[in-house]
Amino acid sequence: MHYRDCSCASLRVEDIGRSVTLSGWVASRRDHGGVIFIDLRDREGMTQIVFRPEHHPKAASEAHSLRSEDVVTIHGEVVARLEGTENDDLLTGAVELVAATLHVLNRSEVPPFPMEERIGNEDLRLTYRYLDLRRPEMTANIRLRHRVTKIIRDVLDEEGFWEIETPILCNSTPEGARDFLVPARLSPGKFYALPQAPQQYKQLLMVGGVDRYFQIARCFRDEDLRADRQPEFTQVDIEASFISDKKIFALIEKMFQKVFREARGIEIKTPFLRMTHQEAMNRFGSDKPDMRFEMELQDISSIFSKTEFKVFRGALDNVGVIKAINAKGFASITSGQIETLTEVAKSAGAKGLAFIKVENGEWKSPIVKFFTETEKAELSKQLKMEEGDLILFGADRWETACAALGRVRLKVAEYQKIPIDREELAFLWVVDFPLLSYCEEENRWNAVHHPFTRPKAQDEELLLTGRLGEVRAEAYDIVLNGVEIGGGSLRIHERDLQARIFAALGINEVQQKELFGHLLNAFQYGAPPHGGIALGLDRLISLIAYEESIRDVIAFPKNNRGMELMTGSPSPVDEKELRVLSITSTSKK
RNA sequence: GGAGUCGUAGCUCAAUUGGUUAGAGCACCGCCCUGUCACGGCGGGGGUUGCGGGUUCGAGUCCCGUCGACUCCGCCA
Repeated sequence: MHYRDCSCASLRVEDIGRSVTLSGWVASRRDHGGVIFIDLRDREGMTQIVFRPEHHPKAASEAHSLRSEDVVTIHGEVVARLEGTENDDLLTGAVELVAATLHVLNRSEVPPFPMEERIGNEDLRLTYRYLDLRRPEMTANIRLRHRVTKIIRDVLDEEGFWEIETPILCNSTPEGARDFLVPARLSPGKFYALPQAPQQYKQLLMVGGVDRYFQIARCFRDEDLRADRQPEFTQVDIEASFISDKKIFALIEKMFQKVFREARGIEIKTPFLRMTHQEAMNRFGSDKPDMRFEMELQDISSIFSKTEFKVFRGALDNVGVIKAINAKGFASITSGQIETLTEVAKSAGAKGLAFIKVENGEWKSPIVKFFTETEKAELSKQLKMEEGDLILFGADRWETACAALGRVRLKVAEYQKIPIDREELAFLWVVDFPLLSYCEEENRWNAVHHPFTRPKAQDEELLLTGRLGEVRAEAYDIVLNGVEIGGGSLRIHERDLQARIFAALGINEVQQKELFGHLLNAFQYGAPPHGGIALGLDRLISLIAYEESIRDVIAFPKNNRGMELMTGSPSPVDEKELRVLSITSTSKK
């Protein structure tokens, strides 16, 4: 059987007169009783097929029975469309194929949802993912993903990086996210873990003299899901020896330049903006600020240095700050929205959310009665307050005030529907992250990035003197439009320094040897300085594809509860299987 | 673990203050139709209003519970 000579998007005016065979799916049928039109679709596009009873009666009579999503092979002659019936919406719209023979390869049941439109019922889409993938929108996403991955591979290859696979079955570590575990049949009672990231392996590759490594790596984290989080996801994992952060930035910028040029035809400007973590928090209240709009956090502590207003006074006396944002033109906010914003602020640790609406030349607010005339004047000046503005306040410890207003800022932008150019790409490097953060609940220090991150040389003394919270790391994130799309760091390559960091994290010597002995040993045999970065490929593709959810750029994603609805995984297994693995289930079903 | 939104025909959605037999478009089935491209015309079938309970003369609508999906918080070195 000869299936086809070309795709359903190929035929042009130049092909007129050719005898051609096409295969594909019936996208729509327009049966006029006599002449019948079929739109034949494959992943590349559509071609209009014409059945003419007066020329090919057998094919035409068979065509009456065609239905949506039947798979057919059609042989015929390429002809110019009748004058005035060309279709500019189709690449092939100048021509059509006059069917001489029709082979129905496989009939389709009536599809559970139409292929043409954007469909809301995601459950249904995921259950019939093989049909969902036929929708041109999804086809485009999957193709885009291939293109982007290919470009990334090419760029890294040109730059001397080797693609190397690391184990999927590896060790569980207590740090970080919850691991997916795999029982080890050959070692009863022991377990592999699926990698949260190839972190240690890639560092050991550097010790192994590989110099430049990358991997399109599947990573696994057993945590709750989100629109931009799947239990298994893909990272572009990159590591290099004898490299500086600046060189890594330049590499990634070059890569993105090429990705956006070739995948979307956009020239992006490099180098990307760089901002310290401290500045990002201070100005935007986020470690991944969306730079496509302003609404910056202003520090207004000095204006209120002598205030008697309890909330502000309390914050200042507690070594805190008073910060504010001006939501321009949003005095029209509803009381329901104010309430939601207050909840948002509280969820970030704030005690409440004070506000001023500037309406009809008046300041409407429960708190202005506590302000002096001077304070009002200075506030108005610093925040450039005008008729119609909404001012929102945060008074707390610096971290809390910033974080709370940062979240409020995003929610306000959402409410205001601040017009954002779809093409705008606000790239940003956030640098100098803190090395450690204190976890009140666990009463210990945690690594902000991971335990292998290098402290800044100039801050090593703080490490020795125990001012752990002030130590900055050689760590960086790359942010696009307020979404963290990657992060990395320069690593520790000295045994002693690594052991000190482990100790600071509360990992004693015995545990160090047990959990990370291989790494500490490796560092004793001439480990080169090295560093790297990992990019979240799913998030990156979803941004390029203008998709809200990474599920739309993954062929077979899992739903909110980690289930893959098409195959129904995860599923129960036989008691027998468990016994072989030396495990029992404690679940009551 | 918590909060919110949603759940009506295969799909997308409607149904006034609680009020007749729960509607429309698309899809599907039948008939007609020789230049459409979301073809058109005529006719038809299709509903446990997620599920369970309650209030009421009467519930898609109100109340309680429950299940599910999605979004967010926690969590995600």
